[in-house]
Amino acid sequence: MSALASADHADWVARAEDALAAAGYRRGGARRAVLELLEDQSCALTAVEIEDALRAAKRRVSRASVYRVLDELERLRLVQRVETGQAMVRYERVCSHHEHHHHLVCDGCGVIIPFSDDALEQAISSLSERVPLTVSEHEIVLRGACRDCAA
Amino acid sequence: MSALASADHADWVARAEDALAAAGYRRGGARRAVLELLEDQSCALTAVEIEDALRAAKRRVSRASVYRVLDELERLRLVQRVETGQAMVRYERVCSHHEHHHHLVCDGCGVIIPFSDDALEQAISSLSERVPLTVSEHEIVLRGACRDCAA
DNA sequence: TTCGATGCAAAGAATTTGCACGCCA
DNA sequence: TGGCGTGCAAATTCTTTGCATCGAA
Repeated sequence: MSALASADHADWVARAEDALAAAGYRRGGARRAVLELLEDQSCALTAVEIEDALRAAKRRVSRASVYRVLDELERLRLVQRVETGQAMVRYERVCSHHEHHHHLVCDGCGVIIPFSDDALEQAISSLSERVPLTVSEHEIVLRGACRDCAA
Repeated sequence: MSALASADHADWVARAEDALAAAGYRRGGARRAVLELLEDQSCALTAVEIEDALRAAKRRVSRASVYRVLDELERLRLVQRVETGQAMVRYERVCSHHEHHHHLVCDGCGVIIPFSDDALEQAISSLSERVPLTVSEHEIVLRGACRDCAA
């Protein structure tokens, strides 16, 4: 939306393509399409949603390729899985620190809302030092009823 | 382990059977077996692990029944799903407040370690008030390398 | 005796894999 | 030109459902 955000997005795609190249991957239409789609998303999508969005944009990509691309991107830490407790796994690009966020999930309608909270991040960060695990990532999901569903 | 913990467990089974009765369920061998197994667990199990544990204890229960029972218990909020980002969903009994915990997941060997942290719970609780969702539950997963896998 | 509870087997749904062809480097 | 990337379809894996039977109240 803002110039900053756009720069971030461009950085992400550039970073992704660099990482892919460094890992020995060639370019391909399916991967490019998925990258460019994820670039613009503010929150996590399922594989099927990605396939549908690409089809709607006239860039048909087979579902198998969507899964393969997501798997590659996940290994390279360019994309992360989001477990919302719904049937399907969601994926979103890994963003710069100031965009780091977590998710609210409405049990009623299934809508996913991103949020971020510094106090929470600090608690996690301090906790991570005291735990018998070298923590590389964390995921937080709050579930409940969104305003529409609570009404 | 302690008398207190045992009392908690007994409370949980009693509460579960009461809730089941109140919801109009009859008793059945499969459900009883699953309840008694979950009672003793300190952390989350998958459906397959539950089936295997029961078979090992000479209380064979079909996997379909395991899933059905877990589904009933989840609806009654006696059991909760734990999304560890691994292939299968895990389930554990919902425990009294002072036993509330979250999970560490080792990306290397897949081991699940429970933990709890008051500062974290406070951050979550305060955050829950400021969010556009009536929060009913939350789930936190820290991923990384356990001591054995980091070594 | 009446229904819910359960096991078995088949169905479903999401994801992964095998293979042949087309395109990038 | 040699492989990697991709699509298609079959295969896997976890989970759910249909149906007949068993057992609790």
